[in-house]
Amino acid sequence: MVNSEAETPRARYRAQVRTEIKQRAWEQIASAGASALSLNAIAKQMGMSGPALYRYFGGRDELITELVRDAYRSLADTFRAAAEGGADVTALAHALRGWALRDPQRYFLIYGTPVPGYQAPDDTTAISSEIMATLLDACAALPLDGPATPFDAHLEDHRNWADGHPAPPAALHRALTFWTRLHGVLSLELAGHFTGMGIDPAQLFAAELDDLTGTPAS
Amino acid sequence: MVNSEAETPRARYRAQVRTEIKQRAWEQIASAGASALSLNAIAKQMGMSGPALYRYFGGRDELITELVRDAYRSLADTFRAAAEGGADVTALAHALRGWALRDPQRYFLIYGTPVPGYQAPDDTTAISSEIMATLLDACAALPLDGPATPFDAHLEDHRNWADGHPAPPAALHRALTFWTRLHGVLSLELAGHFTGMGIDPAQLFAAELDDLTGTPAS
DNA sequence: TGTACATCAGTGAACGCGCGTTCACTGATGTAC
DNA sequence: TGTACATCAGTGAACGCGCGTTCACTGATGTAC
Repeated sequence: MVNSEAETPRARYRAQVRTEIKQRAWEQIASAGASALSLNAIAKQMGMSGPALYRYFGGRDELITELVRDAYRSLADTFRAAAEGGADVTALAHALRGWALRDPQRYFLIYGTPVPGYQAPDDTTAISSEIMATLLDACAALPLDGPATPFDAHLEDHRNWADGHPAPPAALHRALTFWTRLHGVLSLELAGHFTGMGIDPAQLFAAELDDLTGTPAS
Repeated sequence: MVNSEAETPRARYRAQVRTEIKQRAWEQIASAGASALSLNAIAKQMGMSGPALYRYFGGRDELITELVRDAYRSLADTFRAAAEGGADVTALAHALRGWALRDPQRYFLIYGTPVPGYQAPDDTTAISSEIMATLLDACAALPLDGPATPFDAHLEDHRNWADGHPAPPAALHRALTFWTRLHGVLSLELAGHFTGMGIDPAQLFAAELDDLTGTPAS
């Protein structure tokens, strides 16, 4: 038995095919939505027969689950990269928007319409809190003014989601509003709800971001 | 020819069956998502054969289109009702949240993941601006402080979406942020992204609303 | 009131399709001595 | 280096399913004289 830990040619090939399958899956999702994802169609596109894919994935559900996982991972990595060299909420905001615009259907796979039956794999919650941790770091570094609100008190009681992060309640609050406000603009933008009006979503996004960071408007 | 304008028993029956079909469609959407909507399944549920539904709808697409239209109409009516007797943003906000929580999948049919190919029927944009008009009325009645932002200037240039509404740019801005911020909380809440954390979405929603109306936090 | 006709709801069979998934099998690639 | 064996990628046929949609038809309901 050679190459027990190193990558054997077979493992190499295997990983390659798995990657291509996922890539085709993303293309298919991008062009027709996640509900239209079909194993047979992917196989045909790759010049293989349908059952061949079962060498690489347990089935359709397993493939989707892995795509969801990859999407979370991708966002977490993007966030982490943006936070390198100083935790800056502005950088995080632009990273988030860029990530979302780069592949709207990937965004929607995580933050879009939930399928009533399906629930995300367990480890995605871990990645979620990794993302939140990055965001909290950036919010803790922000000058936090204003009086404490009733919601801050509620956050003080339910700060377990922050996973031991030492940020004060005001920072938790800021992180949450950062999250919901930017998602508000993004989800409406990506769903095309601004195209009817002549409004530039980028400017609306920027305005919301300015409001969050307390940038003087001028 | 009797009953040319009044409702004949046949028309009455017809409307009744149409209503039941749509009702079943909503139940199906609620339990398995919009992509799982099936004409045959609806027919079976009603004790009819599949082709019978073609007496009432041109096909699956036409049915979905009508559901989308109804969803818009329903929100517009809810909004209008909430605005009766004084245009109050707080009332509108609670109406929006109540409407969304009452049937999440109906919410997502409008504001959720867009299907790449599909585009909403034309008249929905008219209903959309009806909704926006109601919101603008309420925002115009709000005391608007704060300096003008660069985004306000952009809005001054692109105020055609407001459809001739005389509200000042600051009110347009307020209406948009009202819209995006509340949708931000709502869409994440309905998609279940707060269930992992112990946070109460209602309180977060209330906090965002307070911030929008300028309610002193105490 | 009765009869001839038109309208329309609903059926059942059929078409063609693509789906996910299983199974037994072939051939190539790698491993062990 | 050569031979025997094990592993594994991929095929092709098949299963059962449900889908949207069409078509010719039956039967009931309404309309006109």
